[in-house]
Amino acid sequence: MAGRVIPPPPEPADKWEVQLRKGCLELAILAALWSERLYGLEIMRRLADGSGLIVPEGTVYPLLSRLKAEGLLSSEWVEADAGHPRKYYRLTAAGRRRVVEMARFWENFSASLDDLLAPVRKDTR
Amino acid sequence: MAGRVIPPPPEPADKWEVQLRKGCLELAILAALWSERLYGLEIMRRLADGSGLIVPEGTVYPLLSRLKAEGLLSSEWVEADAGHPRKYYRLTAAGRRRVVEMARFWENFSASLDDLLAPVRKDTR
DNA sequence: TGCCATACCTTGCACCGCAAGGTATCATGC
DNA sequence: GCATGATACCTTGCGGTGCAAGGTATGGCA
Repeated sequence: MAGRVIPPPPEPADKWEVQLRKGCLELAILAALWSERLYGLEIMRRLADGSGLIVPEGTVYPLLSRLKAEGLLSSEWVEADAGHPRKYYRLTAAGRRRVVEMARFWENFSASLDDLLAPVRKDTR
Repeated sequence: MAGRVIPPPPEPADKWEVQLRKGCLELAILAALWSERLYGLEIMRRLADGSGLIVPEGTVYPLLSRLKAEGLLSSEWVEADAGHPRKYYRLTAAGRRRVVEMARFWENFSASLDDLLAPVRKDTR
């Protein structure tokens, strides 16, 4: 087919949602790894099923690499019974510390924004 | 002076905070304008005093321009009793609609992240 | 006349999400 | 065998954005 599907007109309305996720994704992924090791696609499924956070591969893999390079994650290849081998990621000690730190920051931050939104909520109910 | 102050080594640890604010800033500013018109520096003070959101000028002014260009804000110059005239911003009808929309999205999003963080919170208490 | 405070704006860099496109491995059907 | 599809990981390039730094204009004050 020659004509492309027309890259859906980048509605400026939903761009802010993309921005909102920046930074949060890092937290989300680290949090998902809190209690067990997971591999790439598994993380994506976790976030999608558990929290409705749809994160494409092109986002997850570079992010995982970066987090590993920063020493927050370690990885190990594991042969699967069938199919492609999987690269499992787990939190390092520094990673665990960071999650706790970020969780605290998130708590403050989201509380602040909630305060700012209080008047809006009040008027729209 | 010749030697610059050494641009403080961009600690990778606090970069994520910068990222987290992306998108949220737009929401924060629109929310601050929910009940009254404000001018640039006033908005910054609001966010800083009310929510600890330190937002530099280089961020606020371009953002305000963008929001105006998108039709979410309108502006008017007002002579001050003293000093430089002020440019007051107020929400347009589209802006009000957008805030409500964003507030709803924010509520879902932050709830999802809170869920993800539940195990972390449980272990660190 | 300088100087500071208030107020607004612009430039340039660095960062990051993500669509698109790519590679490797195995199972299955013909 | 050989194509096909599923699973899994990775890379490139573009566009959007925060923000440090630097700049302009106005009025008060010593």
